Amino acid sequence: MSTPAGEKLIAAASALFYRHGIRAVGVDLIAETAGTTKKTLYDRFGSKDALVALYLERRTGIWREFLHEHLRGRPVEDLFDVLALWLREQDRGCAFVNAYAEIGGTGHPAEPVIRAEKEWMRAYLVDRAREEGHPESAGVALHLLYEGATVLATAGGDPDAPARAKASALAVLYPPADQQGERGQQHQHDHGLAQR
Amino acid sequence: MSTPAGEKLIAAASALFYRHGIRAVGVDLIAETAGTTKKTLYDRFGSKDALVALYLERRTGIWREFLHEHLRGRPVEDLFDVLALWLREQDRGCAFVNAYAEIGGTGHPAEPVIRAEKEWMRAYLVDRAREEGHPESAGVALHLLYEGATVLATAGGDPDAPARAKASALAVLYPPADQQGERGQQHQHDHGLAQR
DNA sequence: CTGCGAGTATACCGACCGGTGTGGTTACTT
DNA sequence: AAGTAACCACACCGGTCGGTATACTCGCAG
Repeated sequence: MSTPAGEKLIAAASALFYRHGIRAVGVDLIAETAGTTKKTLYDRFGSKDALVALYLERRTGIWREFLHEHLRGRPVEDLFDVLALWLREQDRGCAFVNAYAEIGGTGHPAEPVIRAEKEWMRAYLVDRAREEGHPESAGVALHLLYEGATVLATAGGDPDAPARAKASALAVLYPPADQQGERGQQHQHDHGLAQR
Repeated sequence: MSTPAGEKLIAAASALFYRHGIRAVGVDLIAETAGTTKKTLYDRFGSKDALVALYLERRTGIWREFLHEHLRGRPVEDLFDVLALWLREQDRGCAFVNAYAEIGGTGHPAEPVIRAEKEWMRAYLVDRAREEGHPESAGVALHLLYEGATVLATAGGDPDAPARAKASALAVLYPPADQQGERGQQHQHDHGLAQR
């Protein structure tokens, strides 16, 4: 937690950065939106770049909390239902992908935050998948489908992308054992065919 | 084709937009890099926004040509090898995703170009998959994995993402009947086996 | 010969960029 | 009583933003 004015600045900056992009939002606008002054912004954070890094750090926390809360007690493939729910409000897609589009390869202090978020998500999905008896490759596939669904739902303009991704995920997690659609359905952790 | 000076401007703008982003590149820099003047830029294109749209339109053509050339006569799952090859030079990822991050939701003239590219790719993969005996759902899965691999290879910093995506794609396209060796298994796709 | 399209060079515009400096007002410690 | 952290109001800085204006040269087609 920061000071009250600091928190207002982070909140304003987060909303503006996410909606309009980083370079499109000036520090004057951030300060004005937050109801404070540019001076306070620089006293608290030192630079716009530092504020950008903080914006992304805060956002990882919010997403992880959302994910944990909504995926608790549900099979890992429901990730895509959670994603659809998230994207209903977060209609500008992945803040990290968007930020990388603007600052990638520049040595910006927020770059490691972006990379860490992707790595965390990969590890999380691999773990979750393994807990439910799926091989590591399944977790990796989930991660790829998750990123793909996010991109196609936003830049691609396809709101059904998460649903399509879930269908693909089910095909990977529960391979259709030749005929008998009976086998490939959801829930049930204990899948005998999960080896290694 | 445009006039000579116009082409030089498009070339300069394309390189700069892709590497540094759209908002990060000013028209002065574009004109200077192209060895022409700002006046010529506005005489030819009318606005920076129009130049941005043209940049993306040109890029769709270059990618499709690259894709057709390298995927000709190969199974559709080799898409990911082509992607890996493409990303070796295009290390800033998908220009359309990056552009959408900056201009998405603003009514920018380049927005339909972005959406069209994603739609074209989806249709292309569904068609290619179908030609090789795979269901439509397989083409959709390929599209999702393709986008996911691009994101994870760039923002995620994982250069092996396309290879991982190919492994996932193989699991979708050729459901493991006996399932074995999940790690370093490739090649041998003598896919004479066409299933519904 | 003339008109015109394409191009160059340069100056200019108001607005905004990230960032700093000065000065003053609260409110809580020590 | 003095210090200090937090904050506001406002002015200022050099530089860049997208875009425009003026004036000129060149090659070519009528």
